[in-house]
Amino acid sequence: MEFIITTPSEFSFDLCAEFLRRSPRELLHQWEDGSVRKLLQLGDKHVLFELREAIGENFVPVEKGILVRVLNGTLDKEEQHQLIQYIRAWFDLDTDLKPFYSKMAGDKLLGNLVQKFHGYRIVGQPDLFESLIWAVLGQQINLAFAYTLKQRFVEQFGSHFEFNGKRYYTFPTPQVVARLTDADLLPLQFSRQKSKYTVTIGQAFANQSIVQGQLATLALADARDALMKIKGVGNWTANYALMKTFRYKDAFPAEDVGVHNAIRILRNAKAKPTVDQVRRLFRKYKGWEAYATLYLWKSLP
DNA sequence: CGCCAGGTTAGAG
DNA sequence: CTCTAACATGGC
Repeated sequence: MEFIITTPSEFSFDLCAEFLRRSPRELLHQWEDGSVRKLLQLGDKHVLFELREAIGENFVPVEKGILVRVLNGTLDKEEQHQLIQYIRAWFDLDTDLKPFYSKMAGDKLLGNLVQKFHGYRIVGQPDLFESLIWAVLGQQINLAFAYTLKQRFVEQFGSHFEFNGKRYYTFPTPQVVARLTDADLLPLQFSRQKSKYTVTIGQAFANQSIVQGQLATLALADARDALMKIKGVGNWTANYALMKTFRYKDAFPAEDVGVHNAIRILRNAKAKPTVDQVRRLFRKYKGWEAYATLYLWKSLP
């Protein structure tokens, strides 16, 4: 079965797809000649779907869209609705970027970037648990190595679904992760610190001291404080998750070395700004800190 | 080889 | 409250 999701004019499928392709070690979605594939679990059902840009004859009535194809069977009305909501959330399609773009027009740091990468959106992680674990894996190491760790983690402790001889993975569940030990994770080259944080987060979700649906109703500061009660979740990690999962537009990881380097390079400066300087600079992006962060990341080589 | 990497914590001062 | 060492190893 297939259908089309219409997209705002400030949306670039190519730029978002480029983000999804940035590591060959990613197992949670796959890129195949112009389309992205992903396995989603809707209740007990495995749904394998494929997205591509909707253009040409399959697509007359609207200007832009994403063509969605479900590869393994069909969905009922309710399931289709859930899949649409998932995709809209994944690509942040419900955010109106026009105010952001007019606010950034002429901005010293971001003015050029918002033109160059027009339509680029925060490709999210709708699952808070996955978002937090991924942030922990990325703490204080280079991104390439973080992807290596994630690949091993998902291969070992996630589940997979076979389709036409290929494996499609889902992220490990909190119940599984809560029971892991150093003996499971150190061989994957997790540091003791990452191992401990990972399991602690698994436990927080498994014992329901963190419930995504409850946090979703909170104001940014309250949600951040709740997340930071978990050992291993500092300000950077909490804000990263709030930005990628709940899409607070004013969340931003001020400690992020990528943001610091982007600012340094754009200013042609020798030294990176301090965290305080970044916070001060970001005052003028108030309300759009998450998107300012995204475009700064995008500016990095 | 040396420096840096999408940080966080515990402990010292 | 602020400052710092330790974490640990890949990537370049």
